[in-house]
Amino acid sequence: MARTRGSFAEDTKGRIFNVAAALFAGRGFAAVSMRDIAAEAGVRAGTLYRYTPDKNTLLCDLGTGHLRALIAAWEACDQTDPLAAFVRNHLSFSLARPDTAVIASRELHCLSDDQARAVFALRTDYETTLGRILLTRGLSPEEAVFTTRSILAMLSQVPIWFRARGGLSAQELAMRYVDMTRRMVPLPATA
Amino acid sequence: MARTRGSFAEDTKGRIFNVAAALFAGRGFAAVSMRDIAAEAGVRAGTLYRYTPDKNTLLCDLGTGHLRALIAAWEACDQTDPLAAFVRNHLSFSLARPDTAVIASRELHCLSDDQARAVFALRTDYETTLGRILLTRGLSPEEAVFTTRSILAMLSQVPIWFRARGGLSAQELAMRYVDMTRRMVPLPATA
DNA sequence: GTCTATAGCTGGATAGAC
DNA sequence: GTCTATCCAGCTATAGAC
Repeated sequence: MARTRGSFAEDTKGRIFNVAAALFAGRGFAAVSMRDIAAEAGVRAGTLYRYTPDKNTLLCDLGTGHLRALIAAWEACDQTDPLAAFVRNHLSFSLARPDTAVIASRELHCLSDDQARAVFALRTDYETTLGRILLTRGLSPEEAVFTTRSILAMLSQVPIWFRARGGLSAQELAMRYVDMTRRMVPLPATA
Repeated sequence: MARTRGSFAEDTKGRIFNVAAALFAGRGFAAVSMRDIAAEAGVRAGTLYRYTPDKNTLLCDLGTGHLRALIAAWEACDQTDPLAAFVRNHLSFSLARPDTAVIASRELHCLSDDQARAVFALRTDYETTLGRILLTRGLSPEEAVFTTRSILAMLSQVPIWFRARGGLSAQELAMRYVDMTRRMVPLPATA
């Protein structure tokens, strides 16, 4: 309980980034103003620029941060059954951080050039991970391409609509998606 | 070749709507200004307001127009094999109009309230159509919900990345998606 | 039917007080 | 570390000439 007064910079930064993620995910990057973010975070607009050089960098950091952490989570996984592990990791990670998940899948086209390249490289990395898993299950390179995109498309949509009230739990949902994904990839190589 | 001079209103309107669709799909609704649309369409900004009351209505009309035409195309289909017909119709329609397809799937969250409701109703209609097909194939209502969303998510992503150069043709791609979708829906009811 | 001109706002970002 | 105050660029939408 030290430091009940003084520097709250870390709290402020966290609050700003969380609030920005929520607003970007909800209304879209371009429709959210720095003043909106500031108001929701309980500071004034000028203060935001202590924590980010500009609005685009804020979006970029949210996107790359999410993707980096997602890839790190995957690398820390038990990958005995790679396809199932991939689906489970993607869903559990994304449902724990739905705002940045939505941003990483739907808002990054607002970035310009240099920043876009950085994020795009991460996303390609991640796609390639899934692509390789599909190849080891016997898909042709051509099939692997659109199957990878299809699986990621359907997984990325989940945080937009799923709410763990009433219906399936997140774990149950993940099981269903593992089953569905297995059926999409016809022939396991372990014959 | 009558009327090489005089009223070109219809051409202008078509050009404006096409240009707007392309820009909204490419950069996102909020990042495109009326001036951008006007410049690309070869008119001045004020002229746009002869053809739409405001920018939001323009987006709304593009979205509802796409969805209405998509549903009409479905209703005109040979529906002997409903699931395959649905997938083929969705892909061929969307790939013929990739800009409005992207708008209908990704840009409509920029609309506000009344307009959003109108579009949302159309999209729900369309989702329900697919949901019913899945129910007749023996899926439980619960499974039908997330399977519907998964199929539409993966289909809606296609116009974002697919270009008919080099690789698969649109028809070949549609065949693969029909196969993949059939595998996602485990048990045909026609036993 | 298209233009010019502009009103009226809101946006991102900065400077300097405290 | 946060605030106040502000600059100025860019936006939507309108009014009225041609």
